[in-house]
Amino acid sequence: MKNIEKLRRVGLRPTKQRLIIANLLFNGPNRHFSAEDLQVEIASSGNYMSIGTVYNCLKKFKKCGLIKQVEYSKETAVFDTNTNHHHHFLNEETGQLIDFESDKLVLQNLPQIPKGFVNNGLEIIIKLKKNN
Amino acid sequence: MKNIEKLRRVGLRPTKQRLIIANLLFNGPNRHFSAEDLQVEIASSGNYMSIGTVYNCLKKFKKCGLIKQVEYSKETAVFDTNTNHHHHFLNEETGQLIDFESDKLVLQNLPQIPKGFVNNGLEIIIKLKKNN
DNA sequence: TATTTAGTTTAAAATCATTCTAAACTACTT
DNA sequence: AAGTAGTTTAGAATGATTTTAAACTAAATA
Repeated sequence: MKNIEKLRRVGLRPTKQRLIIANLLFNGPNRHFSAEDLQVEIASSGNYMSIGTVYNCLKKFKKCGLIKQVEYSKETAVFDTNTNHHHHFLNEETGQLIDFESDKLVLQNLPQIPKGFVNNGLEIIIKLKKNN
Repeated sequence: MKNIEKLRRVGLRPTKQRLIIANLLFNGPNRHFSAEDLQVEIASSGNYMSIGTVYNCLKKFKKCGLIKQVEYSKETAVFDTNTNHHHHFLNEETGQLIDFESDKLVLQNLPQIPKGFVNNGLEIIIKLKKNN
């Protein structure tokens, strides 16, 4: 599917800037990245975009379900092109994230959900440390 | 155990400010809080402390294992007096956290840890939504 | 196609949590 | 009692993100 279609399908105007970002994000394997990472990459691809636009675009992409935001990064917002349900390994030393799939995982004896609420998503993070 | 002992035992000088905070944090049930929450509470208890000192103190308490920092809050640092291994429910609407214990939980078919690393802690977050 | 309009991009300023600075202070040691 | 190493403080600095308001552009309308 062409990215211009992908944007229209979620109700976003396919502007020049959004297409530049969509082409970088959606034409390769899944990845984790920050707004600043992306701005640098945009520059390397021969384009320019203000950091405000990068943030605006990522916020819209997120709202429309084209990307997710990873929750475990206090300093910097980290986004993820993998929108399927999955979990993460986190190398705390470097901040590097690695996806792992949730489909084989078995969870038993989950706690009772507090009264008045429903489970709206369970996420696991496994912190990694170098061995030795 | 008196808080003055508690501080000495982890190698922290029991200053007036650290004792004020220790008395607020460690003489009641476990709780989640931000630096600003705590500063307000210090004020309500009839004391004053600069926000820098609150941050310094929490950082030291954390380093010495007296408190933990919760990882899922992008905007504001959230601390937790519960230093046992446990997991959290998160009300995404309000940011409210509720602990749940990890001892009864059963996890099977965990993914293989990436080569060169070891598991350094697994954390679960269950996001909650009001069931209208 | 020309015009309108509603949404988008931009640079720069603003915001906000957190950290830093360096001077004054204090707990502990001698 | 004096020294010193660690602590507290106000205020400045930092850095990620958001806001502002003016210029621009995609899509809708005439």
